Amino acid sequence: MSINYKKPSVMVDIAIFTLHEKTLKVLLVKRGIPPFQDHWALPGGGVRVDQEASIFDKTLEDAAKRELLEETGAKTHYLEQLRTYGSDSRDPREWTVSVAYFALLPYAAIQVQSGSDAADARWWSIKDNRVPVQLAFDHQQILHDAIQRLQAKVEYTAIAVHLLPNAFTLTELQRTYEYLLEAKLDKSSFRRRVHNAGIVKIIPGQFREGSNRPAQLYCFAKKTQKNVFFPRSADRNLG
Amino acid sequence: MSINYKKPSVMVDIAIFTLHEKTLKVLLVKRGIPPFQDHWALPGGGVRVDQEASIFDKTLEDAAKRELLEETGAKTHYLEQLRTYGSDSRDPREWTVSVAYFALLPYAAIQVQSGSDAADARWWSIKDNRVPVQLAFDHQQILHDAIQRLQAKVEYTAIAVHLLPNAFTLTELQRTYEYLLEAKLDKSSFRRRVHNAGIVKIIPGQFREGSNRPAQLYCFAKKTQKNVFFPRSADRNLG
DNA sequence: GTAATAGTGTCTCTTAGACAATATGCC
DNA sequence: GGCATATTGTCTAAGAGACACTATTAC
Repeated sequence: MSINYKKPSVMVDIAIFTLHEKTLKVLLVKRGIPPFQDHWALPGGGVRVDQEASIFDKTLEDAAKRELLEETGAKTHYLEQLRTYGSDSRDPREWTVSVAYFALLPYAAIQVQSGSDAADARWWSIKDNRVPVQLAFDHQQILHDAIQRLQAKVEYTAIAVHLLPNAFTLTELQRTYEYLLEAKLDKSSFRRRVHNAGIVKIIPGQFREGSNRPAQLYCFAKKTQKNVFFPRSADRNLG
Repeated sequence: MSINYKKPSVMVDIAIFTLHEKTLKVLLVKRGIPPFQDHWALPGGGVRVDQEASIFDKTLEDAAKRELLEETGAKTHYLEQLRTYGSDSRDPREWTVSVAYFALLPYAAIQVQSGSDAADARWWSIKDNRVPVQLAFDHQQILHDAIQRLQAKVEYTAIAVHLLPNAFTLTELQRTYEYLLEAKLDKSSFRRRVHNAGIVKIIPGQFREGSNRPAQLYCFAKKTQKNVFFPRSADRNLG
């Protein structure tokens, strides 16, 4: 090991997801410089390890949070390391390592920042586990892995609440799970499990009003026992 | 992003596990050079990205496989990326990134290789999710995370078979699960679930003999549907 | 026969799915 | 009242836990 060998470049890339208009969306930026100029890519950049420089990341997670803030103007809601990609061929220039993260944000929290080194930035809808453009580098692969991870975690954790606004109804939460799992869930069972898992709290006296019976508003109950949602994996009623 | 910024060093470290004498063990090497000289550490080393050099890794996983082979003399049985650790403080010399992997091997497959850059190498028993020495760098943390991942995966996958020899009895498999989960499992339920999950295959006509009824030998049935073991998470009978 | 471990059958209990029934707002 | 959605209750079915039972070897 060490210090004097030739080094790879190290990037941090983030798949930032939100839910808007009943659709899962991911934030992509258009690259302003080669390679892959004018291709869309996950937001990201090099880890800044020079203590003397104006931008300095103490940890990988700091680098990810910095990118997230730069792109969305939002403080971190949910951020998780996905996995690390590294090879001699993923960047035509040289051996690179990309530490990929994925983030979940409520749509309302975000103000997409154009500018910086990205020529453009916008939300792309996800359909069939992908985005309808060719992405730079191996970012289609990273995005695919991120979606897989999200869906896997939706199965057994309360992770989906991070896509919703602070206050939501149980029906809205159920619709979110149904959408992400691509399955219809039974109303009664869903509510039973949500309550048993203790992942949400009633906001006393707050209701969503409409032309019908008002719905109780709930908020995320932070730190339940391990955030486990389903004591059994959900026997889903596919199709 | 790029190419001309100061770069961190990139290492690959591996937590190599096996099961021997009914104990989970991890392979550690004693460091022959500073920093942390004479401390025990996870096997690992720098990723070799110089195409001209005698050792060249095309991917991160190649680097992990190379380390695994160097330390154990065994070809890869089970290898999975754990997570990536990176900060300015985990190595006193500089900003480093360590891509951590974890590997499972049957004890018999391994021939521990002393020498190379490690002064010494040996198995350490794991007790209370740790090893009874101070480790170099943040390796105690990495080891802890690896054990957590292993235990989490034992809950719902067939991963534990990779710790056993090619042929094993269902009782041996059950004892392994009981040991890793720190729980007593019911024989009947366990066998039912193993059979339903289709994770093992009978080896026709092969039995483990003893001073009692011989036990059918089984082998791992590669590639079951997603390798999921427990349709429900095991309601364990703790204590 | 006994001892010891392998392997099976059956009953119960939990919990998710199905779906009916009730509640509460607006018009 | 009628409509729409929220919320609850009840029955059923799948699967795990408990535990007793049978099977097969060595002695």
